Amino acid sequence: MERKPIRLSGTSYAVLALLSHLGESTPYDLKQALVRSIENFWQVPHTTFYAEPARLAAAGYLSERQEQHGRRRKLYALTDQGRAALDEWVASPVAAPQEVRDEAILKVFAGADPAPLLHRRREWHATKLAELEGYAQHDEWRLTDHTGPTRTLATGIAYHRFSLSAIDAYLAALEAGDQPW
Amino acid sequence: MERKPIRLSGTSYAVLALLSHLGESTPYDLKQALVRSIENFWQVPHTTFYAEPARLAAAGYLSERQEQHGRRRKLYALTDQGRAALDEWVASPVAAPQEVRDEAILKVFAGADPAPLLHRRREWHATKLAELEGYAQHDEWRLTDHTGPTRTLATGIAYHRFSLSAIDAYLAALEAGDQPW
DNA sequence: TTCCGACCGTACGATCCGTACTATACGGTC
DNA sequence: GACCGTATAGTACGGATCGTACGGTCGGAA
Repeated sequence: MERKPIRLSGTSYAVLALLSHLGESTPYDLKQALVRSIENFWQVPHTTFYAEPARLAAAGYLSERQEQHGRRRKLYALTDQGRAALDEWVASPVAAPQEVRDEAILKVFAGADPAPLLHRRREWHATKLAELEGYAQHDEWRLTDHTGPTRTLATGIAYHRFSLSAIDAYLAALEAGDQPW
Repeated sequence: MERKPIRLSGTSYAVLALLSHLGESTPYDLKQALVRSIENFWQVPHTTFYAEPARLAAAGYLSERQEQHGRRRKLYALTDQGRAALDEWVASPVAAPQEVRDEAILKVFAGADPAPLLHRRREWHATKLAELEGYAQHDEWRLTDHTGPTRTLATGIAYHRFSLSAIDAYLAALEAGDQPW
C-alpha cells in the first residue's frame, strides 16, 4: 500500500480532511473548497496545493484515477490508509501554536507610521469579511450545523469582524490624540 | 557595492531593522532581540535566521567583520545600501495581508473536539504572556517610549491577553451548554 | 581537570514558494 | 464556423525555507 514514506504537513491533513468531506475530487475542487473554509487559518499557495494530492497518492494515502472524457482530470479519494492517518491526527489533542505573520507590524517595528498601514488593512478585512459572508449565505455548508467546515467559516467571519473593530478602536484613539501604545 | 542580487523577504527586513536598532551585532544577538520583540508576528526558524546576515552581506546590504578574539564570531552592520533598502521599504504603506496559521483550527475543521485543543492553547498563551511581560519589565526597551520594538512588544502582550480572554469566553459558553458556533 | 549546561552555530536533504507559462472549455459574436 | 475573451485547470523551475540532527566553544562547579 504505502510506497514511499513522506512527512505529512498541515497541508497534507487539509487535503485529507477536504477529501473526507467532499468525497472523490479533483485538485481544483479541493482548492475551491479550501478557499471557502480553512484557507483563512491555513494558507497554501496554489502550486503547493496542486502538488499535494499526487504526493499523497504516491505514498498510498489517496487513490488516483483519471476522467475518461473532457480534460481527463485526475480524481483523488481517501484510501483506508489515508482515512486512518487523518483519524489518528484528529484524535490527538496536540497542535502547533498559533502563528501570526504580519508584515504591517514588522514595518511598524522598523519604524513605520501605523496609521496608513491600518487604513489599508481595514479595507482588506472588510473585503474578506464580505467574501466570507457571501460563502456563508450561498454554500451548501450552512452556519447552523456544527461540522468542521461550518465552524471554520464562522470562525473566519468572527476573526475579520473582530479585526475591523480593533482597528477602528485604534484609529479612533489615534485621531483623538491618544497614542494607544 | 552590490555583488549578487537577491530577493529581500520579510525576514531580510527584520534583520535590517534589528541592525538599525542595535548597531553592529552577531547573528546570535539579532536572534535574541528578535525573540524579545517581533518574533510574535514574524517567526523565523533559527537555521533560516542564522543564514540571513551572510546572504545579505553577500549582496552588499551588510558589512561583515570577524571578532579578533574568543569565538571569532562574525559581526554585521548596515551598509548605506542596506539602510537605503530598509528606509524605502518602511516608507511604502503596502504590506502583505495578515496571515494566521492555526493547526488547532485545522483540526477542528477536520472534525476534532475544540475543548481539549483550547485548554492546551490557553496554557500556551498564558506562558507566552508571562514571558513577554518579563521582557517588558527587564529590557532596555521600555513600554513607555514609542519606538518600533516597544510598540511591537506591547502589541504582542495585547495579543496574548486578548487570546486568553477569547478562549475563556468560548470555554465558559461551552460549559454553560451553549454551542458558540 | 573534567564534566556539564548554556551558548553559538552549520550540514543537509526535503519541502515550499513565487513567477511565469501552458492549455482546455465555453459562451458570445462577427 | 472562425475568432476571441474569460474562467477553468493546471505545470515547470530554480531559489528560499524548513526541520532534524549534529558540532564546536565557553565558563563554572565538582
